Amino acid sequence: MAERGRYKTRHHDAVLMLLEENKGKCLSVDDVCTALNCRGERIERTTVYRQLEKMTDDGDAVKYISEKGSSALYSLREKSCAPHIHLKCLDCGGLIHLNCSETESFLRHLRDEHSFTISRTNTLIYGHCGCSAQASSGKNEN
Amino acid sequence: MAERGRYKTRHHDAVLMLLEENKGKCLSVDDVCTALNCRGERIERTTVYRQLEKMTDDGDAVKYISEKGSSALYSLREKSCAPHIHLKCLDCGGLIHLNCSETESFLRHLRDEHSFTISRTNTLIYGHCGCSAQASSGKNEN
DNA sequence: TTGCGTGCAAAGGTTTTGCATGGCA
DNA sequence: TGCCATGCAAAACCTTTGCACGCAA
Repeated sequence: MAERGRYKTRHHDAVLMLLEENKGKCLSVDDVCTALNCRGERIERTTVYRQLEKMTDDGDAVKYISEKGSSALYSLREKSCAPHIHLKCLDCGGLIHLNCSETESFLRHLRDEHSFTISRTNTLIYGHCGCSAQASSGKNEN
Repeated sequence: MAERGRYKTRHHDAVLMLLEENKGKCLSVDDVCTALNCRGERIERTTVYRQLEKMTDDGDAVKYISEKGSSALYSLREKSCAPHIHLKCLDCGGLIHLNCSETESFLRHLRDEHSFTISRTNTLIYGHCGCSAQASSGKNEN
């Protein structure tokens, strides 16, 4: 929450608007760059990094811990709806919002029995959804 | 399982042995390099990367998807014990092995109700354990 | 006018790749 | 002998940092 002297600039608005248009999805820095430059914004990569970092600091965006090698993912922080965990498919890249009672009780269990509080804004759980990919997935799952 | 023509070399044994000595812990490429070079192995960083990749392919090691910016983590794949999810503390870095019935039923729920199969070998769930750190953690959890 | 935001260039850290050589089978 | 493993160097990739300038307040 480092909201000291924040100026409201064109680029800030542009990034925020893009996140709002993609509510429920995750965007990488590259996605943001490409999308904004496509619509004629001419925004620097560095600026996107800095804007997203600021927005994460201010609580307007959420940064997901992502697999190494690929880039970090950001999404709008939706204040109104209850916090939830996200599942990410390693095959199709799809993002699933987990918002059910079983999840809540599992989180409660972790907290009460394992003294562990999940960082819901940071955690992506990886696996495979029911998408097409069966061929590519059968490696070492156990 | 790309176990075509694998040669059993000194370096392969050294890396495997180190993982076995650190059963239950996660090691980075750097950890492996340092440890082995300390005991006079003189192993190249590149070789460690390649060995760990091979061992992951062959099912002897597990590579964890880790937070961006820090390095990837590997551990021995323990074949005998039941597969489990891992929790990682963002404060102290500690790793918790989750191996209880509640976890199992949560995973079953994800599979049955959400058609989602967790990659237990890849997923680290981030959060905060009951370690000392309270000051540093209160950012944007929600 | 003050100080944050931005573009540009460069550096930092992790991981991958190419190539010639060494070593296992 | 054939093929994989290794060392060394270099590149690729994502991200961060420094600095001068522009622009919001």
